[in-house]
Amino acid sequence: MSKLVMSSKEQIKKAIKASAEKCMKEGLLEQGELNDFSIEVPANKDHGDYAINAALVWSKAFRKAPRQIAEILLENADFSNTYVEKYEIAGPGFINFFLSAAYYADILADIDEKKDEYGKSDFGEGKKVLVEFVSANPTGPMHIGNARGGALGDCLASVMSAAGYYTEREFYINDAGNQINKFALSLELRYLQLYKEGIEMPEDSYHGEDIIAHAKAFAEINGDKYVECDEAERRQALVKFALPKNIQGLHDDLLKYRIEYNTWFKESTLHESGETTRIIELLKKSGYTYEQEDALWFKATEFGCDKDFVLVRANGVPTYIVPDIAYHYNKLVTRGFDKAIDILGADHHGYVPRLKGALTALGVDASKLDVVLMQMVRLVRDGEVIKASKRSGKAITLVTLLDEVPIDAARFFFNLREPNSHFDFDLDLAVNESNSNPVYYVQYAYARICSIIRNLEAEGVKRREATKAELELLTTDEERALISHLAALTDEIISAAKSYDPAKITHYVSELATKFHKFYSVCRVKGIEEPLMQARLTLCNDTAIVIKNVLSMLNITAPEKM
RNA sequence: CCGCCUGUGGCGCAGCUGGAUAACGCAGCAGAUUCCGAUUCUGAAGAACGGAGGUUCGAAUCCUCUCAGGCGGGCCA
Repeated sequence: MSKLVMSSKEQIKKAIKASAEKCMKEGLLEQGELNDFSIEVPANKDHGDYAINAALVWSKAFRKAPRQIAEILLENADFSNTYVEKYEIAGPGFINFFLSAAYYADILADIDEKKDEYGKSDFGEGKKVLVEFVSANPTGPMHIGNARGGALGDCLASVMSAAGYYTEREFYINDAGNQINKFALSLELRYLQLYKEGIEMPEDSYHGEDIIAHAKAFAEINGDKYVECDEAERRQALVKFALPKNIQGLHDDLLKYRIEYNTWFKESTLHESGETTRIIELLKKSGYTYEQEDALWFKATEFGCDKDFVLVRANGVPTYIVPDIAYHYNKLVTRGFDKAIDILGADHHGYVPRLKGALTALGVDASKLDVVLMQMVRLVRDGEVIKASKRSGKAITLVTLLDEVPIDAARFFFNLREPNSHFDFDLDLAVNESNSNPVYYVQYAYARICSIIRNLEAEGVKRREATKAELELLTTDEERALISHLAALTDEIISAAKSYDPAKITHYVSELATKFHKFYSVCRVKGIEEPLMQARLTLCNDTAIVIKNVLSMLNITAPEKM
């Protein structure tokens, strides 16, 4: 929390608590246990800058009507040395506080001083957080769900670090297991098709164009050299050829989307290092496994799951969840992250309790793993849903989306809704350059401010540091509302971090743009007396700082001209 | 059958650690803006928050049941 906002709230809380203590001591109020009360920014401006519900919360303890309690509390409270200028009892017993002009002036001075650091806090105390997101199968191009996961994960990671966590981004590459076998088979068949007749692609193979392209490229280099050889050798050669290309492709496409990872973690390294095998041993040792019909099962029901599940198949091959357990063990134990956040599609929700169960069995604190489930995205064009299907190979890929939609819009749009809600991505709206498009609305506000400052400079007016007295001239409703909103940034970031929801940030900045426009339509900056002009210039500039801070957190551009 | 998620004005949604007239955008209606960028602003209209109970001084927010939609429950991942 911004020190200033925090201290202004704390001041009031303290004063009220002190008053309650005093009243009890002097017998003005009965002795009672005092629960914590809340101090909030009321939705309605008429209710002041802050409102507290202490009298409501304490009415039981004091056995008195809330409004009476409020009255007594206020009579005995000392608000000297606070920003409180005025207060009143309202409604059922709220106490509303109105802060002095000095508070508003100090907010602006604070932003001016911190600049691009404004909004950051040490709420997270530097704890180590690993955000894993996208982690698309390297067997083909990324689809639209990955686009949402990408924007969400990347922005969430930024939010976490702004809230004071040490944050890393990670992509988990499933470069082993069944998906890869299927990939190998598909490549093989496509390759053989180039030389033989009558080779069919089975239902469960990859039918995408990209597989055909890989096979052709491979054939151009190697010719029919691998047609007659051993199957395993052929498949291995094909995978060795195509997989790195795919991984590079993922890397490049995500970079285009402005996503950079600290780590690309390969599943295969878990197998090579023996971590997967070790996990099976550790699970066996934990006593939560048993054998049945030649398979090794995990007693998931002991951990609240409704069914046990298989760890190692009867054929001796571990199921997908084993490397996943090993992977998360690696994150939390081997690498010692305090928190692992996974961004997953909602279709994985059944899998989360199993993974957590296994981690618990291994003695890992499973609450360190938080999974953000996001609902599926549907693409909408001309009011019609475009169905995406990976199998048919006709899915809308991340790349096609980004060819059509500006990156800024895509990143903003995917963070417009909380992760856990179904989302229709409106292609027409995203490319629309008008105020119905929220990204443009925000960027426009920023460009407008830059333009004001430019214009004034062209006229020889230099923005300088406004004095406190000048800043206290900002007293209109629109100015106050704008400043209050600027003051709320730090809290908003913390709240977004707590709930893993960057959508709070896009909402915040949209509202900021609205508040700025309202201010702008009422208050002139240019052509007024110099002290007020300097104050308003500071307000404009601080608004620009905040918009820019937020947009850069979302990794969206803040253009000075549009 | 069981589990998770969602259900707020015509549409899209915020609010959901319980609190004061349920916020905002779009569409639609009526206006403003000779002036710092008209991709702007103002006003009116429009919802008792899927439904039914319950807890509470107070519930869109918590509990129970119920309806509707999405997604899961494979020795697939």
